[in-house]
Amino acid sequence: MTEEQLTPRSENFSDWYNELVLKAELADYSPVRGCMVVRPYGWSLWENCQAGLDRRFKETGHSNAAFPLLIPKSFFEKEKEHVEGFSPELAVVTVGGGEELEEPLVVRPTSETITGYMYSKWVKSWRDLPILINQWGSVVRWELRTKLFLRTTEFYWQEGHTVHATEKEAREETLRMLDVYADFAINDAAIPVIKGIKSEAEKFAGAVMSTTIEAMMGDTKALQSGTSHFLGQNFSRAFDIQFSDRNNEQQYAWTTSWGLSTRMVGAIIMTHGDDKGLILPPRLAPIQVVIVPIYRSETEKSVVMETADRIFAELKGSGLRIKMDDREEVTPGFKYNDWEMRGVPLRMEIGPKDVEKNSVALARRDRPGREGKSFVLQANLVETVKTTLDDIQASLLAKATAFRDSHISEAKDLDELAKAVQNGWAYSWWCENRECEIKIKELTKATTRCMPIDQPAGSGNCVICGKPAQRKVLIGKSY
RNA sequence: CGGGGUGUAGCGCAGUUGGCAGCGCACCGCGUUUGGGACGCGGGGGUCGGCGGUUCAAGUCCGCCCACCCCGACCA
Repeated sequence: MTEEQLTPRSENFSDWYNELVLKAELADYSPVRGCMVVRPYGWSLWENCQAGLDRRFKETGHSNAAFPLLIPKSFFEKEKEHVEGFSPELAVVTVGGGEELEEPLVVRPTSETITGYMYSKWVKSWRDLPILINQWGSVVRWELRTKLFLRTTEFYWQEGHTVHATEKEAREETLRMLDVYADFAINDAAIPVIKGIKSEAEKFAGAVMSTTIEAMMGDTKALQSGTSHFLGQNFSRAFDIQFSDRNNEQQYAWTTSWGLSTRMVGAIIMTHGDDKGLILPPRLAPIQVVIVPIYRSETEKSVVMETADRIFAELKGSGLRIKMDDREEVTPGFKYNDWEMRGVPLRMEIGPKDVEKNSVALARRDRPGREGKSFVLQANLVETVKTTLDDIQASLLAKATAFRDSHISEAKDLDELAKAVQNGWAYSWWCENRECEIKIKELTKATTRCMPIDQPAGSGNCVICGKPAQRKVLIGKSY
């Protein structure tokens, strides 16, 4: 039950976020440092994310499987950059069944090593390829600074691990899955994302190339919301994934991996939420429509409930995710605030006047107050509701896109860069040298987010050193 | 892992010079209410973050530890 107001976003975005996650009952802190408990409402939201992604994975030919949680520690020493990247954040099991283990086991921080090991067993011939496997699960990374959904020690995600006969195929797969993520983010989560390539410094430990979808949160910080990596032959050489090609010659395979986590739930909160609470995109909302019946006397109650029950059944039958809030112990006004906190896209009020006029009152979560309220006839209600939900979905995307675009500015020199980063993201030419990237961070505290895949024509001069640059980069403070 | 802050009922907080642990909301019961966070009456709930020390006496003083938050170094 929620009754208090949130810290306004403008006052302290971080407090607003933390309070909202708790009050909307999405998640709670666990007794273990850095871990979270995802509560039913939050998990339901994640399940809807899973459904949207899983459908797309299947459509692009992937199958789900499960690999073990525990991985021999020695596996992590086989790929040099992978070890260096992940060693500091590994949780290691050294005792099992009361006995010191001969070889310590790592709680997976990601599964490239175990899939690499298994794939080397499974791949013998070009006919065995491609392998297109996804896994839904959780991983553990010993994080120093945690935040619910955005960075926790254990987090839930999916990780795809694929093997291909050629570099071209593997690179195509990398970008295909990046497209899948972008499509999901934009169309289901109503989060506008920019597809791009990570700098050498920002890429995944062990990857040849990392791609990302970057989203701008309500405080203009960037959130890396999903990544797809081209791993080249790094892991196939480390784990000996070889096959005989059509000419009977031994070849190392080409692999990819891609992941999207419960961080997406954080992205949804921070992209759409307002001072009254969560605003969920209709396609992912656990509850799309909540009915609040209104009555005074028992007589009114029976009349109102008859209509409310009928409408509930009608909408539910049409496939909508709908909830009847028939609590007796709280007033309608309380319920309005309660469901607004929880971000339900559409509220339907049904009272004696509505029964009389064959109407209902609809209140859109994305438009506060009177502006979002309308009175519609009960006839064709399913269609009215579905149209309204579609409109809310589109409005959320449009609003987030406009916000993002108004907080990205071109920056040609350091002064402009500093200003741009104050206001959001900078979009600048960059020579792609590490020294300039380090300077960007030292001088602005912002980092390169990605080099967008959609690049303008031509070339320019690096925002830092002024030397010729082939690509533009997005720079911003990030989570 | 460094710097700062906060830990007292489910939540938000007060607690003076060391002297009976409180307030608001929430919760439970009964009644009246119900179109934007209802009201009355009655009630329950506490190792004061933990451990140790000083003291006749510690929420309060001292030491150590833990958790969480904010700011920095690393990351989905």
